[in-house]
Amino acid sequence: MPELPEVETVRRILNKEIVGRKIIHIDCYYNPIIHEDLAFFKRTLKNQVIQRIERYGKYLVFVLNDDALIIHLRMEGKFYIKDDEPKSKHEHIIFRFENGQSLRYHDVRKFGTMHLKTLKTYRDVYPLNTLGPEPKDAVPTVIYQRLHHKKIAVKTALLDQHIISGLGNIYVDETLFLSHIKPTRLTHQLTQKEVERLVNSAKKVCARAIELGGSTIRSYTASLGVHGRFQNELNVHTRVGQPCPVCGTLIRKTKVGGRGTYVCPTCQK
DNA sequence: AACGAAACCTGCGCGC
DNA sequence: TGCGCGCAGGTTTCGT
Repeated sequence: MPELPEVETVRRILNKEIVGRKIIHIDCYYNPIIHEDLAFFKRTLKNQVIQRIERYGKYLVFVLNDDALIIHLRMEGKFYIKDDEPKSKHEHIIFRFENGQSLRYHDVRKFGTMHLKTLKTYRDVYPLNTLGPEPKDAVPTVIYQRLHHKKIAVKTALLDQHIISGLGNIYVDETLFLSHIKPTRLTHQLTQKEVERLVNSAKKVCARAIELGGSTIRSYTASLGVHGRFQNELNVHTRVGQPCPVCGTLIRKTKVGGRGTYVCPTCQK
């Protein structure tokens, strides 16, 4: 479920629901999600209070008393807040709070990751120090420079979190559509104007998607914060065979950089 | 430097 | 009903 708008939606809900909670116990049923040694992880987090939740690109950060827990949901990571109930099949990590509630990390494919860093350094070390600016902070001339020195499909570049962070397969397709640029165009031959269109479109798409609580296209299971409505406003993504909302040409599905890619062959040049 | 494929996992829908 | 394949909102790694 997670691109920037979905992660931001989760962040806002967690910020309301679990700030001020003290972690008194952690259960882990699948170790590889946690980057650190499990005993160290549990010992470090125990008795810390959640101060606030931040987000950088697609990463969530639980800011605690002394440390920061940096979480990536990858494809299917979700959070649930529950009372004292037995663990369900795909819950892999349970943070238990003083008030009897617990935060459950649920992930069918087990791709998610958690890194523990100190408060002093977490922004300056892996993984957060590798991220490019997110769309709202991106400066078109800077992005232009980065793209100009590369020769890859523009879709691949927009998916690269080191260049610009937060966009995934849905929002890249929508950004390219709004920019009238086809996904296979090579980065080194994009003009300044086109890159400006890309950055502005990405900002617009993300802002609107956040307003609507993100998109829910595949996993329609009720989860924390994810009953988004932006899927109703998608122009191309998932719309194969349907008419382009601008020109009526049928939307095509192709493959770019190994990813399913939706495009209007008339609007995007 | 750039590309594709594979890796990490599970579940679903499809054709046979 | 069962099996095999391809697909899925992500990222890293490895070979060419």
